[in-house]
Amino acid sequence: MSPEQIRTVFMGTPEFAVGTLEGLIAAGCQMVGVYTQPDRPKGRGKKLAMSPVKELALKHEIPVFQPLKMRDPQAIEKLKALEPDLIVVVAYGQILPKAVLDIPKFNCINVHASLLPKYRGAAPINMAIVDGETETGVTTMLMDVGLDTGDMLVKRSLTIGPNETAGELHDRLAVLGREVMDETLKQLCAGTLQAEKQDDSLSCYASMMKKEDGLIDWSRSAQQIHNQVRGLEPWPGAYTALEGEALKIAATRVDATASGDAGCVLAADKNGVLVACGEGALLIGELQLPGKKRLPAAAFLSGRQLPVGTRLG
RNA sequence: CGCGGGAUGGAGCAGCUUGGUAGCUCGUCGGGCUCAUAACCCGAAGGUCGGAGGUUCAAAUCCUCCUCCCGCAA
Repeated sequence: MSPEQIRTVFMGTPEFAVGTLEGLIAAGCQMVGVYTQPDRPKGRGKKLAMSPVKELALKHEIPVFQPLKMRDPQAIEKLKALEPDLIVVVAYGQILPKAVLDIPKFNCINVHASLLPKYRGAAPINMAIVDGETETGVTTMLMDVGLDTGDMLVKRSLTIGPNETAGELHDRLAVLGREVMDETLKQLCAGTLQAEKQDDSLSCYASMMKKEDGLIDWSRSAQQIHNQVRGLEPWPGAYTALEGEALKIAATRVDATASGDAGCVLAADKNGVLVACGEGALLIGELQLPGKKRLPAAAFLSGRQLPVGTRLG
């Protein structure tokens, strides 16, 4: 069997899903439809914006569907009418009911940005870094009614750098995701695809990131805070308080040798702002005040002093 | 029409409320000190105050419009 014979529906929304869709198109799949979240008011000015996946689909003249709820019987009928053999789902943003999962004869295959069964759920990339993991990856699976609980197909891993941010890792995993889906498709066509059950006892969940997850508790260790900062970069971002204002911080490094009163500035110069943590200290390379641009420490300090002893948080 | 902040020598900021010779920290350049330096001392250059109108004897400062940037919110 060749990809050209597979009537394929793609479901995805954000940038992360774009590469995988490109891969399916490049592989020659017969793309009969792309599902993505409805256009929503976005950004400053609340202008209506289409998803990255929709933009790509339009460019390739693939029919786009944007049902509000995939549970809606009408939406399901429409999908059935496309007679898909395979549905590939990447960060679509909606839970698919069983009635949808049962439609394609080759099942619904999901590309998930973690080494399942670890980090099921919405924010696997962020959580892996926040937890200080040194390895993560991408897994494809046969979807079932559970949240990322389906049988695993193809899995590939990569090493997380000690200072890597979620944004950087996201981009690398998006590339890897495309590769893993390519491989999955190849095996599907060759008939060699094998499904492996997830060991539920090893599973954990990464729920959606919230703004509040960025609030820094300086009594934690420098390494923990460092993981939090890079795990939430670029969104939602980690922040603390400076004289009543929110202060976003980024580009941190751990200094295990320094120590002091948690939350107090130990030094502030062109190298960065060194802040004492519960254990060790954190060197902050970039800071940003509300309404201001994000600045390297040296530039920030030119316009705003941070005397030794200043308390953050 | 979602709410809000901002645009001032190369960088980051102050000055605007109460119009009237443009200031701070840093960088740059020259000189000095020093074994030496990203340190210290002395000196210098560099701005039509985002753009266009308006009010005024006089606008960075007040009014109107425009462009661009950012925070919140999603």
